[in-house]
Amino acid sequence: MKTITIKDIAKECGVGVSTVSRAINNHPDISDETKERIMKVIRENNFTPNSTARNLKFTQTKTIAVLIKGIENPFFQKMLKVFEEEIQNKKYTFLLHRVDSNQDELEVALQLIKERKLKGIIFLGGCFSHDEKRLKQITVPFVLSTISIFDGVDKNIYSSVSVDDIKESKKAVDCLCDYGHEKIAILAAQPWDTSISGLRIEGYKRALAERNIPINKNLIRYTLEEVNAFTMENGYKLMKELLESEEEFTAVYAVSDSMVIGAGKAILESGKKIPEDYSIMGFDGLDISYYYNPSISTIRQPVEDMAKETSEILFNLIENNAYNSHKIFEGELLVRQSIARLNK
Amino acid sequence: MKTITIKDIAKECGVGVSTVSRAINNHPDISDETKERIMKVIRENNFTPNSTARNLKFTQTKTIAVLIKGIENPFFQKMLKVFEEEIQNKKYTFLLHRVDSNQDELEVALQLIKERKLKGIIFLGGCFSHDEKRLKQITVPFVLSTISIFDGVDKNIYSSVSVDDIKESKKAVDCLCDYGHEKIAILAAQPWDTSISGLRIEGYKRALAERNIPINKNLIRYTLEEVNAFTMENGYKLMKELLESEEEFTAVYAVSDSMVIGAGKAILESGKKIPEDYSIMGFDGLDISYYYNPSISTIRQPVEDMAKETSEILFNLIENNAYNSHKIFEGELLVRQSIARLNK
DNA sequence: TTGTATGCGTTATCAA
DNA sequence: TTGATAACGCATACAA
Repeated sequence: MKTITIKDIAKECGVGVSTVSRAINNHPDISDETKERIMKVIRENNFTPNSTARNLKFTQTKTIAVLIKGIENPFFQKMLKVFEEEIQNKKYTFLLHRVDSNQDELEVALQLIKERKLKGIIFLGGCFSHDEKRLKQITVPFVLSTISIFDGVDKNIYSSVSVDDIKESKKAVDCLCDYGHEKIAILAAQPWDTSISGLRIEGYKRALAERNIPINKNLIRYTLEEVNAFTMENGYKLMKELLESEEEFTAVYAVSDSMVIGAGKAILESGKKIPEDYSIMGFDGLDISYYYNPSISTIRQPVEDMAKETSEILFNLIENNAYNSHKIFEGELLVRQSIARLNK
Repeated sequence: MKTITIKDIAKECGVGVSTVSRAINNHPDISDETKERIMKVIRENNFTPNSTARNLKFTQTKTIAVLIKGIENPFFQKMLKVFEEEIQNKKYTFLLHRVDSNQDELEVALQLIKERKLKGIIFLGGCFSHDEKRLKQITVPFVLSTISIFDGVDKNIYSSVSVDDIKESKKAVDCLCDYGHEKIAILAAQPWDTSISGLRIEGYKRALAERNIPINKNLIRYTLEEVNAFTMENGYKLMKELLESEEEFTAVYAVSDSMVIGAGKAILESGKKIPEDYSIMGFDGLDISYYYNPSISTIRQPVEDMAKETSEILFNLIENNAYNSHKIFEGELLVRQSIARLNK
């Protein structure tokens, strides 16, 4: 089956190729009559312009890449859905690209920009700690979504959408403290993760510091190297170790809902109860945190809104030449069954 | 910043463009010496060939599309990850395309094939009930993954990877029956879903029939139109209705783990216990089914293997011109805490 | 082994 | 309002 081209259409209509092109692209310089005639033939022949050739002309392709680290993280799922929708709606091509946890997302991005002539990039997940110089290499608009970045980097060279991880994290720990807990364990990612995990630990520390609760290093449980941190499995393992360590604690806070669900399993398996023996608190606000038994207290991030904002900012950057902007969303503390007041 | 092309490299090396092209593509007709020289310049200039132009030459692009209905279904997540990996490994481009539940996936596929000159397609999810004629319109290799299709369609025109939904479903219900349950409710998708949901209902019916347990239509709970069937939320709603209907039952089987988790929530909220008051059983074998409390009995589908097989079949079709093939995987019944023996 | 010229399917420029 | 023609960046047949 020979693929049908714009030339064939032109021949069939007895017009030049440029006229056909004009018809397709709604150019003004064409009479309604010929346009109608051409469109009819196009429909009849079921012709679709070859987007590859198109893109070659445009030098820039209308594609937006989502670079995602930790594609298995359910937290990203809803966001992905929104991105896909928005990008499809805008008639752009959606390019999903997974980047390995040990890969440098900037390298990948640079490569992709050149190879695919991207219009924009959304970075999702990963520990984003690149300096200004490297960030500047990225020549197309990009948005860091739900990624916090260090201060010290010029805010004008990138856009971001996130929650204030330190603040929200402090909220979570504050809540536990308000319930009377002082010996609070925290399940975190690797020590070198200064992004999400690091910031949330910082929030944890600040909450405790504010109440003059000394920080017990043994209660800060880091994930081992090479392990996928934000998973139920990892939460389960970390919790198991903690329980076996015989370090005393009354509450567990994990830097993600997935982790805390794993942790919950470990607790229940050990014969202890939630929240009677241990209170648990997560972060993210996945649907499952509500459906879990007991339902899990957490900080809900407004993912859909955040994803929408992300693509909005990106399209503003791309189409309206807007300035880089930063949107911080408010998290919502959801107090549910998983925490109990501590009677001393 | 002018984008650098193969021409620039050629000029810089003092050779012709074709020589550069040969160097890039590992052609035999080139001396190692010049090749080295060219590659060096390429590295220095940080040059990447424009894949758009490349694709235009090839007429066919090396891209594989994954058409997915119900992208929010966590069941697909692990598969997506595998696909993305495999496709990236094979140096193909991975094109993820969501299709709305009311969209016709074949239409979308046809469109995409022409527009993007696809090499192959993976269909994921959705109710696949197209007839032979329409299936034949798809001119590139494709694999239906975890989608069951009617008999009556010529097996030679498509490939598929799945479990035997009827058989596995029967396994699940058999298990409940073995535990003494007879009044077993089933939470299903819409009545018109003759694919996954329909087949699993069939398995349910066969299990009951084999034991001469009459089928109570009131215990078959269908999802309302327009609702996303395979979600926790939907399972929750369906279960709530069932509980309020005062229809008697002792066990609930849902056609997906997500649904059964929602159902579990509804049960617990009503003050009943699992498995003391109601036994519950899911399907899919999501990680969460293990971590849930109580852990949920389910039929585990070997998703990773299935995804790998899917891409293997597809690449065989594409690269080795293999015949269409069909792989049926065995599900694994996981009996966990969520079911109890019924003492009459 | 290398270089030149042509074409892939479009869009854009220019002249008609 | 149209049509011929030159790009876009690359690969390749063919000539050298």
